[in-house]
Amino acid sequence: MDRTDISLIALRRILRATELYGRELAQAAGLTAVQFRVLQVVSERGNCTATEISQRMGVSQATVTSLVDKLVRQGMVERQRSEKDRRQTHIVKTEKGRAALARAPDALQQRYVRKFEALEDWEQSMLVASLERVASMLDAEDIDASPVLDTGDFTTSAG
Amino acid sequence: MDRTDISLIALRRILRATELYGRELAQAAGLTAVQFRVLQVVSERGNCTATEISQRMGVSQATVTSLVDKLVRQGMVERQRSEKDRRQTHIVKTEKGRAALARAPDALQQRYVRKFEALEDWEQSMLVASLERVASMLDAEDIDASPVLDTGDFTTSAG
DNA sequence: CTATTTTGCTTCGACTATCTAAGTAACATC
DNA sequence: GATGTTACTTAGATAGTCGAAGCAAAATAG
Repeated sequence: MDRTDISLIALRRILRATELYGRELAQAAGLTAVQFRVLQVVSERGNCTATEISQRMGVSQATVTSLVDKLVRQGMVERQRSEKDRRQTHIVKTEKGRAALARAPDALQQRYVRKFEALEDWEQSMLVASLERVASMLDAEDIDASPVLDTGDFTTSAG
Repeated sequence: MDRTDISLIALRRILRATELYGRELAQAAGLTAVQFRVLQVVSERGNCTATEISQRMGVSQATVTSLVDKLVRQGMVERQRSEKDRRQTHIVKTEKGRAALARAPDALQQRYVRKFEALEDWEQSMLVASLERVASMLDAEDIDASPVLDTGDFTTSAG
């Protein structure tokens, strides 16, 4: 097996680890993976609109509406009509939402961070360079990613 | 921003690129991402049982049954009762299933492979070492991954 | 060699996620 | 102030998912 295949296998392992992790993460918070991801996005932004969420997650506005409905019903977030542009709705996390995020055992990310930070300086540099290289090879340039390791639910393309 | 964050962002870009890619891939084959993943698993194994598929995909047997039902209805796979153990059902791809897989434009993987193979020897080595390192940091050791770059649908944990 | 347990799969019922299309309200423009 | 655009919601449809319950075949116990 050549190096290309080996690298693909390693990539796939990474994807799979994060996939399975995403599910556990959400379950522990009492949410589904996708709902949890919405909560994360809201939390990162502090305050964001449905459109922002839909763009970041790569789903339609309608889907965001339904996800936010569920989070509202569970008291995790609130809708607030924007004062500046009354078409917009700001989604903000509640105290309960904040707690759910805090409670989520981000075991995978923590393990990763711990191990990463234990590496030698040169190895950290190598990993950063390699990951960025791979990311650009996959042509993910546009992506406005944040340092939250979560699959964002690599989900079913139903509909 | 420190290197840990930078590496997490790069990872997230990688995840997101493959996620979006997985959807396109499946759509081009006229299937959903999850159905496509089942077809891939069947194809890799040549011939496999529902339990094997459910384990590899990390979903329940019930889910596999419903997915296989859909693929059977579309003529992509067939069920064959095992001779050795008549409880088991082997899922095998049909000619149509094989064609669907072949037709899928694995653009992302091809781009990756092309770029990877264009790299200098030392850089290939570095990437392989780094990816394997990251995979092991995420503790994905058990995973029996194959060199198919696809998210396997990082899906919704509903239910 | 029957009775019991385990295994492999399917069925059932319920829920989430997702989409498109259509609807409503607010802003923008001319 | 009519027309268009933007932001979001609603409605209706389909896919994916699970747990529990069912059924048939194999394995195990006595």
